[in-house]
Amino acid sequence: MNLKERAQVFKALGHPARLAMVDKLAQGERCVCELMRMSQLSKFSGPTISQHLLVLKSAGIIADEKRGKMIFYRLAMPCVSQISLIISKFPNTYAR
Amino acid sequence: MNLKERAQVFKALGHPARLAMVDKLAQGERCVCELMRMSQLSKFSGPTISQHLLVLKSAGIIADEKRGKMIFYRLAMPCVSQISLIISKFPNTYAR
DNA sequence: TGATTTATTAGTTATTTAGCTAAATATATA
DNA sequence: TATATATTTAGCTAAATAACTAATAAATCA
Repeated sequence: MNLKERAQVFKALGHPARLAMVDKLAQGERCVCELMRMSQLSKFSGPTISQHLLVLKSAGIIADEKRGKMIFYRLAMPCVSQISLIISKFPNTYAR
Repeated sequence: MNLKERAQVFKALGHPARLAMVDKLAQGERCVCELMRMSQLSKFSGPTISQHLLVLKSAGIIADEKRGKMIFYRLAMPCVSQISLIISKFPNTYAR
């Protein structure tokens, strides 16, 4: 990925609600309604959640699939969960 | 780091100019004037560069030190260069 | 001291982002 | 077919961001 594409990925990760979504999707695919019930996200309206999902999708971080009346999202860029973990451990990234 | 702090780090990385700065600083400390001469950054004015450096510093990604009339910046969060590399290699992060 | 260099701060403006409510779409169920 | 459920799209507003120019600050040099 070039500089601009990488920046777009980081920009998409640069909001607590979106980062919480990515952390959740690292555990496996989830429908929108399930994401909306998360404590970090339940304070936002449906349209707001939907818009954040679109930002992540536009950056190529997640992908969606419709099954029945639900839409399921999953990580399309699994390395972002690795990255989120590395940052979460700072300043003890390499510590034990 | 908690969710909000992590999001701030990613947000700071979410601009091509700032990401280029971080990539450069991964090679070692640089003065502002040297950063300004980089091809990716030379199109921006001094104040704009200065403001971007402040965003990175506020997120804890870089630190500065004054020596003589120059100010030198360095990575204060070395794992961000690791992270930038991981993303740059996508979609072949684990390939070979 | 006065001029030059290096970098930041202040102030302004255009654009983007983030949130909301209301309306629309699509699927499933009664 | 009508209704309920799940999600998105449209349209709006307030706040944040990114860029610029002009002014300021601090260190060095003539």
